[in-house]
Amino acid sequence: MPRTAPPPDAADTSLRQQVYASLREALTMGRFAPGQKVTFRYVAGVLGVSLTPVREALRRLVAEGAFEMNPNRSVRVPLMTRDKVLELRDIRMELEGLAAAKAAHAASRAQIADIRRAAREILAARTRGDSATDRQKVREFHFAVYAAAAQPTLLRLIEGLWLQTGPYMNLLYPDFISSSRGPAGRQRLIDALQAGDAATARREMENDIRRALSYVAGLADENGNIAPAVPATVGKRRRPSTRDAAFELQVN
Amino acid sequence: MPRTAPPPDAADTSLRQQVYASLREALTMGRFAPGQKVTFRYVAGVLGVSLTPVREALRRLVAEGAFEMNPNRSVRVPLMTRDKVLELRDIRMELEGLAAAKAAHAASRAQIADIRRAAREILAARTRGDSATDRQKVREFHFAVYAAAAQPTLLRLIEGLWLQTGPYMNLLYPDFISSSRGPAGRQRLIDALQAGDAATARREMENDIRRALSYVAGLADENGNIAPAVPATVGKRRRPSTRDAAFELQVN
DNA sequence: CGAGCGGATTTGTGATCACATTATTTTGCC
DNA sequence: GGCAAAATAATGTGATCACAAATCCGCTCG
Repeated sequence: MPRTAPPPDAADTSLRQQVYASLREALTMGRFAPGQKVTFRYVAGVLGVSLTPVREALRRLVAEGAFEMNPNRSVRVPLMTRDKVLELRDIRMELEGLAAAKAAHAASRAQIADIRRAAREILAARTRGDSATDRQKVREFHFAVYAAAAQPTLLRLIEGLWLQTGPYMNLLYPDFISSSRGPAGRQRLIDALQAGDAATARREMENDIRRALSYVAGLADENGNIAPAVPATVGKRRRPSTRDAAFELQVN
Repeated sequence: MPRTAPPPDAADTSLRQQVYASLREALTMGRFAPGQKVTFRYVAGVLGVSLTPVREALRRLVAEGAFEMNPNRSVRVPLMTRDKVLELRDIRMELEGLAAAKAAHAASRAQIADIRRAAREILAARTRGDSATDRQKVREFHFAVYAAAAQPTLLRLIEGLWLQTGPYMNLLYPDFISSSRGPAGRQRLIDALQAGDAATARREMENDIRRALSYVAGLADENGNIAPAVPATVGKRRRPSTRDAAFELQVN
């Protein structure tokens, strides 16, 4: 309620946007357990806002597929299945491959430098065994490429897809990573971007996504379900209290 | 996966959903003039509901790119530019090409019959010179193919893209249509679906989209702007009254 | 005449309330 | 003691109100 005067020229400072960003961040960081129920009043209580902005933020996330809503009425973090991973894999190969191809034509020198730096930081984190930073830098690397493509609608679509696969990307660590030949692929991608070789850039990006998500799909059990990235503490039937800190949010 | 036809939101009777559907329908049918300002209270007044469901529906449409919101605060129907059309063209070629390829592997006999019927109805409408029905049937044809692909996330993404290009598809009539070799392409697509030839199905779908949207992009003026599908009655500066019937909406 | 200024109106945002529906717990009967 | 039915709590939905920022409009001054 007490809302100090917002900075004149800042970005979107609405509570709705802040709630949206908080939930998105929590999802990306895996602070929600897949299958976890999320109530409007709970989020509103944790963030200290009323139901109104929470409703709008959650509704949007449901529309984007980041949460799902049962016909009765409860918002949940979606559970992942092999079929969903394979569908997302194929879509992401198309769109992120397209973005890489566009980036090969449009990337500036400074943007390629950003991409190269991110690639170095991935290696640095990986040699330290720091998989949290590793994951973060992999994300930065990819989005540095997509930013260079300069296609706003395409970028928005890709962000939505990452929001759905993101929480399960933890599953790639550490087994998959250790067996990965990632560095060579990323180097070929960077070389292709610099040379303006769109076909190679696309192919390298597609291969990267195919390998990662095919691996995740292979983790499904006999029913096609995939275990959560961070196994939820669902031992028995814990009654979630209002202060259940399944995720930490702040509106800053 | 036995994924026949699960109605995801079939039984959603909420006002929010009805407002969303109404606005979506109005956009698809070109009842909004590109650039037109749309206020929450106006929509609420026309539909006879309060601001709450209107806000959530419009917010979602803004997130999907069907409307756009200025940093100040006014919701508008986006204006189309050559760059946007070309971006949408390339994205749609990827995603709808992918859907056609998937459909070639998954389409049932009944689904192919639906697709074939839609193709016949396009020709029937076209020989009658009935471009309204023509457009509707083209849409049905495409979405019959995408439904056969049985990829729910992919379908949702494609629907969002059609929402952005849809209002401008009127521009294809009648000049583009009369010079089109559409029937042959659709027939080859159907043959490929029946034969399970994914590569050909994809190629035919890509060609269809490339030709249509390249044509629309070519209609841009020297500034890259593309005229609205239905030229708005913006002679001078008409002050929109509360009952201004720029679009007709009803909540069922 | 035209540009700047100030008040009035418009408009999106967030909070709060009321309500219907669903979920959960308690009660009552055999 | 087990199970169904009633009572209670939880939860999403929609309407309404208050408010601040943005827009609009008429006025005055140069």
